[in-house]
Amino acid sequence: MAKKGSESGKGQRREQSLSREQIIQAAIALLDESGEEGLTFRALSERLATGPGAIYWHIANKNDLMTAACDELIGKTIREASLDGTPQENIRLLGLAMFDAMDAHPWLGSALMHAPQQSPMLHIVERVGQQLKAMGVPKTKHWISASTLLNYILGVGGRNAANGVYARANGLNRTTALDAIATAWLQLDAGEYPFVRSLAAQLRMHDDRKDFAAGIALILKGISPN
Amino acid sequence: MAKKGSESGKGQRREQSLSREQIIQAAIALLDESGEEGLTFRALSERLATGPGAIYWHIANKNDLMTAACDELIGKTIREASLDGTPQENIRLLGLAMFDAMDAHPWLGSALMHAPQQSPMLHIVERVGQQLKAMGVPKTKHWISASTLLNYILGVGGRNAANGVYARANGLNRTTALDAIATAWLQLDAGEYPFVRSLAAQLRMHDDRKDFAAGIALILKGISPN
DNA sequence: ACCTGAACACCGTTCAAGT
DNA sequence: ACCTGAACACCGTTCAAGT
Repeated sequence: MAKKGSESGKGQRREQSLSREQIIQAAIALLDESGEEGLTFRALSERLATGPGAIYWHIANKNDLMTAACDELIGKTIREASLDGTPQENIRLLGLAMFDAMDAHPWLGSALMHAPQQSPMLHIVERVGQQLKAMGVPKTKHWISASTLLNYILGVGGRNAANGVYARANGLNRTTALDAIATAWLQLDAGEYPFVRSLAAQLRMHDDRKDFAAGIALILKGISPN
Repeated sequence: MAKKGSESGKGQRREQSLSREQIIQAAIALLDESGEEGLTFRALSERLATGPGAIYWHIANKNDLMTAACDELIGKTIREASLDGTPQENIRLLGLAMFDAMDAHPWLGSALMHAPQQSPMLHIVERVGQQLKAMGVPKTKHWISASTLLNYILGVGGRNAANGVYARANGLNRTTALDAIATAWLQLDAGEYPFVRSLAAQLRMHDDRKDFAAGIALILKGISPN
């Protein structure tokens, strides 16, 4: 809520001129605090103690800003992911690292979904692909194996992001949100929705991270030739 | 571009008062023609020869409108999907029906992604789940099997939607868009991106629909116990 | 070279006023 | 009961003008 005085919320280091990196970091912080809708050129420029127009000197547009923010986080995630295990383990760990990043930054899954063929995705494909090769997946199956894994990872990320937005908008924490959904499921017509109703108990107890890992394992099992 | 005269673009049947169903159909038509960004309360009300406020008498807000539009299409897709084959075939056909719906309405994948726990999704889960049961998947694996399939389907839909938005925004058709991406991939550093580069040729030739079906098959293989 | 901030062309949504 | 359309509180982006 700082106006434009001599100090504002965060870094307060404007002894130098604005930099692209500085803007990206502020954008990530803002996204983490207030979600996708919270990132505004006005809010961002206020935090940087400048005007909205200034940002456009360093960043082409909002899309560019989102891609840069994704790139920053995905790059870090991939760089830090371990490569010490078997290819299967490495893929599992890379997936979990992606999951953790999307969990810590709930806007990330949705943003990756909307920035299809851009550099963040290429990093992930490359990493996954090299492990598939090491697994001995034949060349003819590289494409389908990589894209199935990718689409699954992005699907989970996107859905987690949507759930997060929903919970935030309704001021719910995870437990109360899941309770509300489970209750709604149990009120469905028993003849029409037997399967969904039978899942309500699991919904309450499930662990997103474990389920994600189990899904990856299941796909890897489908990929391996035996 | 009709102003507010005695006729406008489409239906021209306003002998009766506005109905919720009418609004939803107009919204779907508008979304099909001009994408997510094309659906505006102003554009929609113009097409319905009324004012933006009128829509709010029948629809709670834009989110409600999007969910209703999804519900309409998903309901139809599921109702029409065949159930004559083996469970595996039925899941494959349901998946393909979903793919075709998301392909014909490129905004659908993205909208489903953003409306997580709402009725359109429940329809899909229920249908998939009943087939999993029929496949003999043990109860303990219902949750993970259903959610893996769901996340994959949504992931593909969301990514196709994003690709469509990208192509539309740049005025590209599918072939030229793929060519541009393949060219970009081939210009990547050979040491850093060997896998992505090796995929460039496949990118040009690939068939989204076949790949989708192959991904479903791969996951089903991972699900089945043997 | 870089920043300022008013201005433009939009949004979704509300609400008094009409019929 | 249902519609009208101006008004409100926002957006992303541009651009003359400043330093």
